[in-house]
Order: sequence, then structure tokens, then C-alpha cells
Amino acid sequence: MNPYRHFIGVIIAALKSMQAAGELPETLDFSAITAEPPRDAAHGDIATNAAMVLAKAAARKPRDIAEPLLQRLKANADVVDGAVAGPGFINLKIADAFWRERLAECLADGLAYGDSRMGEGHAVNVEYVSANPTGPLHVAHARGAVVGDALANLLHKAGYAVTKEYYINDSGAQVDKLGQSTYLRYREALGETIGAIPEGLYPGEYLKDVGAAIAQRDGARWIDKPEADWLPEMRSFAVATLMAEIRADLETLGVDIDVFSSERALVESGAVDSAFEELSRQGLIYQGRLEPPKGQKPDDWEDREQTLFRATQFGDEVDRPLKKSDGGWTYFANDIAYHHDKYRRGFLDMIDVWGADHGGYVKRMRAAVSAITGGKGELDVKLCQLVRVLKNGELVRMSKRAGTFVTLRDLLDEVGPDVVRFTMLTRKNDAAFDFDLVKATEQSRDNPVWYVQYGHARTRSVMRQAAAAGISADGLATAPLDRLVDSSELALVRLISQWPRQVEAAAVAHEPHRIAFYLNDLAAAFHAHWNRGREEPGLRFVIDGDSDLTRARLALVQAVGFVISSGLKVFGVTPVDEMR
RNA sequence: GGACCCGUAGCUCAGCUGGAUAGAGCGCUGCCCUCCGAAGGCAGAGGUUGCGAGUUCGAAUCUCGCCGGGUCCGCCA
Repeated sequence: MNPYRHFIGVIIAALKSMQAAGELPETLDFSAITAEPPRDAAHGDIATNAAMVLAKAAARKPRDIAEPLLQRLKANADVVDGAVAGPGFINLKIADAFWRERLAECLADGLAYGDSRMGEGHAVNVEYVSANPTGPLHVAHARGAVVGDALANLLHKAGYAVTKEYYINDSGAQVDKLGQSTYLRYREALGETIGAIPEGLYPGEYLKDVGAAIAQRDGARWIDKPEADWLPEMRSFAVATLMAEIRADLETLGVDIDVFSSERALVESGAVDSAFEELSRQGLIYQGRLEPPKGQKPDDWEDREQTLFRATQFGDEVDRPLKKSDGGWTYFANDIAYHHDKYRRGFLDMIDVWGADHGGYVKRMRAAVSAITGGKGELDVKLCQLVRVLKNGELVRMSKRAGTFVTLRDLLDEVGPDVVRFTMLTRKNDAAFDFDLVKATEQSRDNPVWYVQYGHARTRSVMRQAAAAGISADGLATAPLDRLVDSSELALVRLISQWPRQVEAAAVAHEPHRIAFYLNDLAAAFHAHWNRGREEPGLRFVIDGDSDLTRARLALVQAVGFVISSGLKVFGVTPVDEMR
């Protein structure tokens, strides 16, 4: 249960009874009412803005609504005290028993604690990574992969029917260049001297293996053939090989994609034509001319009549071309068809996770989704800003294979998937991020990966010690939780009760990083409580001669472990049982 | 020239979609501990939320204009 959502219901019920008694107008909008933990715990457990939000519509002063509302709320069995404060807040103190019930809920649910039905089973498509199959994945892809994957897991936990999707850009000029680059490496593998890789082709050494593999398989059969003969073969072989590597990297990272969509297959199915027809039918296509970009003018600018989509009707700055001068579709046209395809597969909610270099593309894509779905579909784009990899503050460039950039594989070899995943989620996606390999693996308070894992390991360590002392961890959900009376124990119970709310809030906002900060807070509270046990032996978990108290405290410890595991599961990180 | 992202303590960052006295870690200062329930504990100082207007009961949060950093800008994907 999300306690805050629960109390919003209680507050609205009280307001309705005030309406019934003629104390408030009949029609009021309750949607802006919030119930949240006050910033200062001294204010109580729940603060609501109800009186302030309704004041204007009710034509009353906030406090004149707050006072009678508070009286009605005090009648609720869970509310033990309350006060009107500041400009009209109502602060409520909630019975300890109510929070202990949340703890019991956590113990009963285990890793499922925090699962929400908020999403009501609605289908959401989360598309991420979608790296071109022209080389190995690098750090920027890693961030997108982790953010997208955690967001998908989060939405799943919040009750949505989530599909994780990867769009393979296996069509167009870039893939032709890949095929040409592969052909050079193929000839090289057969003993030719190819010299420097021409400008515009892919120079990366990873293509040597691909060329050699084709030479191994086909021998010299492509050597004297025209490009039209060998290009399709080179292209598809290279794409297949590189996609296999990408999938292997994703697997190591723990990313499990549900659907791989091929751009080439989409184009060949005629999906672009049908999307185009749909937009034409709506009168959103026309022939026209565009202004050249100001300031930085392209030297080969050619003013010409183009086939344009009326993106400006949907909030974009300019209308966008759908056809290239050679008559082929632009990438944008293909992408419209792709999102149209998602819509036809039943997705009204679409989330795309992109790199910062695609920032200029967001408005037109949102415009296109709005148009192609008749306003029914909604696209949210999460832009991941740049990641720089550092080692003790020094910029790292370490890939031998790829030359200039840090590959995901390098990163995984260096620190492992769990550290990559958690660390990538300690920053909101739209802020640039420095990934320091040393700090990410160091055992210190300011490394949240270590600190949270240590918190979990400590919960396991307590359970092991209890077991060694002959105390069973079975049936802790029915332990006498009313024996938990210490203030820092109750503070932990309240923090645990926050988990369902954290899940819902992070899911609504599409912000998985919030989970990292919550887990860090929970771990900090647990470590602090543990430390109190060093000064005051009476606060330790295992108390000789009082098995009820011990079981109640073990229940609390186990619940902390459940919530941390549950959060790490959203992140795709494995909780550890002991630190090494 | 334009679009998008960022700007919060000395440093690295939160801030729950407009709420109360803006928080945490590191660093700094001062006490305490040397306990294996280890990889420290407690407390304190530290802020004109880049600058300036506006919106309203109320702004770090929304709007506009500047400043600084980043990403990008038809016929690439």
C-alpha cells in the first residue's frame, strides 16, 4: 500500500462529508491535493495542502477550511494528532501501529513489496540502446541501456505492461558504408594491401575480424565482382556479426530486450508508404521550400522543392523533409513509420531513450507521433547527456579495438555489470555525468554502490548470526512488531513504508535515478541504527532472553533487506550477501 | 542565427512535477572510539539556488530576458 495515496483518499472522504454538510461548495476539483511526508519530521507524518489548494474555488481562507477539515480527520482511527500550520498546511501524526502494519505488509510481500497497480496493465513501449550495428557499444550506449532497462523494470513494478524494444538501423547510407568498409577488410584478409581506410568509411579494427570471417567462408568469390553483387552480402554479414556482439554485450550487462525491430524489414514491408499515406490523408504533407539554416550555412546548400511534413502544426519550429533529393525516404520518414508501427501494435505510451546528440530531433518526433496516432499516442523522450569515463580524475581512452572511445565491453571488464548499472543511475539522465572507475569501486561512504550493497550485506549478516544463535528467521511476518518502540527503529519502519510511494513517484516521472537516492537514504538510516547498537547494547538486534523482541527486530532487519533487494532488482543489480 | 540540456554549500550531487527554516556525502573544525556488530561515531561552521524581472497566498521548481558550460542544426543515421 502507498500510505500517502491512502491518506489522500481519507482526506477527500472528509472533504466530501464537509460538502454534504454544506460546509463547502458542491463542486470542487480535488486533483491537486497532495499528501506527503513533511520536510521536517517534527511536523508529523503526513502533510496535506488540501485547504490551500481549495481556498480559491471555495472562496474561503485556507485556515477556515483547514480547521474543520482537521477535526474530521482526527476522527480517523489512524490519526492520533494533527495541527494546522503555516499558511494552511494540515500536519497529521499517524499511529505507530499503522506504520507497523506497513512493515508486516513488506514482510509478507518480500521482493514484491512496492508492486503497484497504478499502471492498470496499460501497454508501454520502452525503446532504448538502438545503436547502429556499425560497431561495438560504447559508454554512451551503456548509459542509455541502463536507464532504459531500469525505467522499463520500474514501470513493470508500477503495474504497466512493458515491452523492451531495440530498433536496428540496418538500412540506409551508414550501413552501405559499413558494407564497403567490410569489403576492404575482406580483401585485406585475402592478402591485399588496402592502405588507409578512406574518409567516411569505418576505420575501426573490429571490422578486420568480420572481413576475415567472410574470407574464411567465401574465399575469393567476391574479389572481381561489381559492388552491386557483393554489397548486400557484406552488409548483411557485417550487421549480423556486429548485432551478435551487441547482443552479447547487452547480455553481460544484464539487459534483456523483448523485441528487436529491423528498419530494413519495416521499409521492405511498405510501412513507410502507408505511414506517408496516412499523413497525406490528414493533409499534413505538401511540397515546399525550406530556409537554409542561418549562421552556419552548409556550403553545398541547394534550394529545392521538397516533400514536407507539417511538423509546425504540432509545435516544431519548421516543417521537416520526408524525401531525399535522390527520391528515397529520409531517416525521419522511416522513424515515423516505425512509431506508427508501434502504435498499430497497441502502444499508446511510447518512451524512447536517446543520446544527447539527438536532442534536436525530439520535437519533430513528438510531433510526428501526435500526428500519426491522431493525438491518441504520446511519446516521451529521455535524453541521456554525455558520459565521460575517468580514472582518478584523468580522462580515459582505453579501447584498443575501437581506437577513440571507451567500449561497453571495456567498462564491464573493468568494474563489472552491477557497478556499471548502479553508477549510471546515480545521476538524472539529463545531466552530464563523469564515471570515475576508481570512485565507482572504492569502499567508502560516498560511493552509493558500495554503501547500499553493504547495507544489504549487513542485513544478511545479522540473519546469519541470529541463525547461528539458534533463532529462526521463519514466520517473521507474524513477529510481535509492537515491540518495536525505539525512535530510530520506528524511523526505519516509516522509511520502509515509503517504498511503494517511491516506486509510483519515480514511475510517473519516468525517473529511475530517484530509486538510487532512496536506497542510499535507507541504507544510511540502517547503518546509523546499527551504529547506535554499538553504544547501546540494548538496541542490538539479538537480545538474549527476549525472543519476542529479537524476532521483532529481525523482522525489521529482514524488511530492510527486502526493500534494498527489491530496489536493486529494478536496477538489475544483484544484491550481495557479504562484502569481500 | 536558432533549438534542446545543464547551472543549488569549497567539491560531487539531491530536492518527491508550486509548499513550511533549501538537504546529503566528501572536504573543513571540534570532541569521542580503537570496539571485530570490521571497512568509524557524534556535533558544528558553510547558501543572494548564475543574474534580473514576472505570474500568486507561496518559486530552486512555472514564464520572459540576459550570462556561462554542453549537445546539435535540409538532401547522415
